[in-house]
Amino acid sequence: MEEILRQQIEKIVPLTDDEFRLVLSHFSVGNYKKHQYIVQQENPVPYVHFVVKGLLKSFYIDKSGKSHILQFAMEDWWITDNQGFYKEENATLNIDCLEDAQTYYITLENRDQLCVALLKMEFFFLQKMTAGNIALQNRILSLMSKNSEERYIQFIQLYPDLIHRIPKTLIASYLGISRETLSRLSH
Amino acid sequence: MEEILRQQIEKIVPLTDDEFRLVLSHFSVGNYKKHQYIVQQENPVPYVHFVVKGLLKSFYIDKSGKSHILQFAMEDWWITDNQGFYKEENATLNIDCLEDAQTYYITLENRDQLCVALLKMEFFFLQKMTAGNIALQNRILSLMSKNSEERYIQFIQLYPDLIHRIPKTLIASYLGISRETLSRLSH
DNA sequence: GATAATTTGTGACCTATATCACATCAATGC
DNA sequence: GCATTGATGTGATATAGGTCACAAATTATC
Repeated sequence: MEEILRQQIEKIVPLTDDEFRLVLSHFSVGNYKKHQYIVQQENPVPYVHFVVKGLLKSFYIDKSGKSHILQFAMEDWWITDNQGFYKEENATLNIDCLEDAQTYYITLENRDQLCVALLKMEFFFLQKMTAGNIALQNRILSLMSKNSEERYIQFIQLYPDLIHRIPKTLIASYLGISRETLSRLSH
Repeated sequence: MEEILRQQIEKIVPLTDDEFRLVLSHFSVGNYKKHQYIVQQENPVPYVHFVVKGLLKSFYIDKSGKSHILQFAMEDWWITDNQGFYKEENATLNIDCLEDAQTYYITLENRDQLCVALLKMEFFFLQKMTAGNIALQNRILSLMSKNSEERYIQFIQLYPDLIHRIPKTLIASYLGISRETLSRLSH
């Protein structure tokens, strides 16, 4: 499982065995069961998680009680409530497991220490954050310029693996459309 | 004008005079006129711009020819086409000036060199990118969970300064609604 | 300061998508 | 293996917001 994390980092910065041991020593391993919450609205957000097994989602519950999915995260993805984690505030999002999951997680303090101890890790996190920004901007443009069907088609193209692991109801919630509308599209 | 850039950086990392001179030496100054484009769809994106004067917007033109505003940038804001700039691809966005503008701009190469020469600048860029991520995620949740009126009210709260500098037509385009709908709301 | 261009408001009408309500079917837990 | 819970499809209806069209008001530009 460590290998998944190592490969993820080495896609951006090469590491010696010693360096990777140093990296790893800043993380902990967590095992979670389907339906388990790892972040809850109104509670602190102590960790960023790197998923090595399973599938999670982060979602926001609006004041009318409707749930909106911000992100899915499967193997090789990072997930947290960014606002809660980086600003050290209570969560506005929830994160729970759609499948049994295993993650490598790290605190903000450990992440900062790791960056000091191994400078290239700061570069790694910057690259990851940049890629995240680009993806988020594209999602905004997609929400503004595409209709339901176009967004659904785009989702299938971007995340073909997810289609078979996630109920349509949740894909609808990610795309910002009702499950009925998605049902009427998908054929 | 340099002072605006210095203060922006020093909100996150303190700088000596020498360090700031080093920072500054990696930037160039650009002056642009109202209606001038600084990034154009299908063209390279050589710079990130830090705005010291004036007002710009970045926008996407969809296949039906409709324009969608991704970002405004006034004094003390950064703007570029992230995808084009960081991936060194041609732009998918346009950026033009809503008012005469002045920016400090930097190439990707110079940014990377600057980070090597002055490590704290990498930390600065990481913090900025993180803050950007949080803002983008909130915008996505806003698009998914709020109606037109709520989004408009939120915009006024977030950017009270912009309301008086930007025509409603453009605010509508930023909020993802038609100008007619915004007109009917705003009173 | 006159002319052109842009912005704004508003009516009439249209449409994509939401909502509500059931029925069926599949998965999951004990 | 049965009972509960969740997923999916589909009809009927409602509605927020889009589109088109025009006029008035405001702002740029030479």
